[in-house]
Amino acid sequence: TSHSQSRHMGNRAIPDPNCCLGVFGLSLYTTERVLREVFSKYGPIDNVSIIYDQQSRRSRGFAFVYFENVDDAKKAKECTNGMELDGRKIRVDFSITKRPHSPTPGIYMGRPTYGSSRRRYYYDRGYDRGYDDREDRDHIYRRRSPSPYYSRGGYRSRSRSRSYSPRRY
DNA sequence: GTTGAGCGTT
Repeated sequence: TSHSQSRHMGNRAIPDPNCCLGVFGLSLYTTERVLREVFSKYGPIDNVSIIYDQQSRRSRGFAFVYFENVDDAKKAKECTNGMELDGRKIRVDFSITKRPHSPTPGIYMGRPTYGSSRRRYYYDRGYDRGYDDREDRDHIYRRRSPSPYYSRGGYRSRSRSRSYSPRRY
């Protein structure tokens, strides 16, 4: 098929070989540096990125390694899958997704206010996410701007000047 | 060094 397998099979599909490797089961203490050191033995690396939790700032335990050539990626995958790194057996596979999701576009995701009555069913992110993402359309109708009053007057200095607490002199 | 499958929204 001309389409990627994973497009029709979701995340559990067998990923086709590509330049991007997903590395899973990482120790939380493994750095991108180490990953680059390990993987660059199989060919030139474009980039390495560990995925961090946004709140805790900790590693989520997986990363993506971008090779310049697929063949190197293949070799690397074979050689590094199951290898131990910082005390953890890592799993490495060809990545399903190719890139981080773009931040939610602020504009124009759904409901045209005017113009074409027929809109494309898929939102074009400008890259291949690698699998069917129609469910993401849910976000389309949830893009209401937050109420302007929500953060109005939220500065403490203000409410402090009108403090309820008694003066202490 | 919190006990873990996981495909990412700097």
